[in-house]
Amino acid sequence: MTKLNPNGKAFTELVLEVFRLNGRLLEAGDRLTQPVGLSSARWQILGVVEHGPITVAHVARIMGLTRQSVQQTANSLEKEGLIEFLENPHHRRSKLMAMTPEGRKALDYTQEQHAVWANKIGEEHDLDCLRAAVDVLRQVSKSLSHE
Amino acid sequence: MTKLNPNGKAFTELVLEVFRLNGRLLEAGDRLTQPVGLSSARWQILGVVEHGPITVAHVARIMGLTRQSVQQTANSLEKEGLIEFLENPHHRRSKLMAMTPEGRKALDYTQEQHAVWANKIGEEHDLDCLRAAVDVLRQVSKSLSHE
DNA sequence: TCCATTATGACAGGTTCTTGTCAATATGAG
DNA sequence: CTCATATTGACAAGAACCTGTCATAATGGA
Repeated sequence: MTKLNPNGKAFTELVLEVFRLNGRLLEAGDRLTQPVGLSSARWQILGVVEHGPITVAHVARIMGLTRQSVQQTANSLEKEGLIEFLENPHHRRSKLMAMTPEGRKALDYTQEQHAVWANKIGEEHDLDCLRAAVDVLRQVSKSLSHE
Repeated sequence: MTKLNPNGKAFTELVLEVFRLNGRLLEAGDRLTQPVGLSSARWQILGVVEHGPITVAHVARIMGLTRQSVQQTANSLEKEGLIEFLENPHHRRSKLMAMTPEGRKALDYTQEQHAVWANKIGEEHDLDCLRAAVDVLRQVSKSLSHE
């Protein structure tokens, strides 16, 4: 029977905290976005599309999700007029997602709400500690990506 | 238009990293548990039940999930014989989840796999950094719980 | 050019978690 | 004891992810 060593134990605690925090963050995100008919998932995609027309598959790669998952959300965003699919000169089937004025408006609202919220929560914590934690999470993420 | 200050920006980056890491961890957990018919979600519940008979609602509170979500998973675990519902002397409707020998066997396997994996990943990172990150995540979680 | 490989969207089906509702069961104040 | 309130399990519906499969479209080597 293998036992957890100190590092293994600390990593395990990190895992549990990530799960718990993830839940709380999704909840907060949904609350932030709900007034304009968004949600955490839809907001994240809109936040990528904001930087310029991009394909579904590309967004999936950036966000670490599956193509199909992003496709579903994208289709739903299009149906509600928050994004539109533009012809892609480089690929006939793979259309480019682009923001519509309505999408822009919804995202503007959400980003404003987010900034207020993030500043408030951020100020409750030490800047260096926050940054150090981000670094650790990035390193761990990297560890997991090529295991 | 409110702008993100340094703390707000650092917190936002933390949020994005938590989302990304959460995905990777679920993936790893599913891989670990799949050989014995478990999954990340089922494993987590079994891991709580391991410490003694406990009600569905209590587990939900511990894990930060909804009652209904835990209930569904618990019902499915019972159907497959990994847990059983014992009569609760303190509450007629709220039965106590308890591990069966089969549940014990599945959990033993998974915990062994987990220990090997967690030790391996843990050793790729500095112990103090891991612990500091856990602390930050706990603090942030706490910030969010009473906002 | 031809063809194997890869990338993509569409579709089907499944898991996990969510919200909302309901009836049954504690619990506690008066 | 009584009754409002809180807790609980069951059930339904939906969101957001997943895997697998398929046909179509792009790509790159022979």
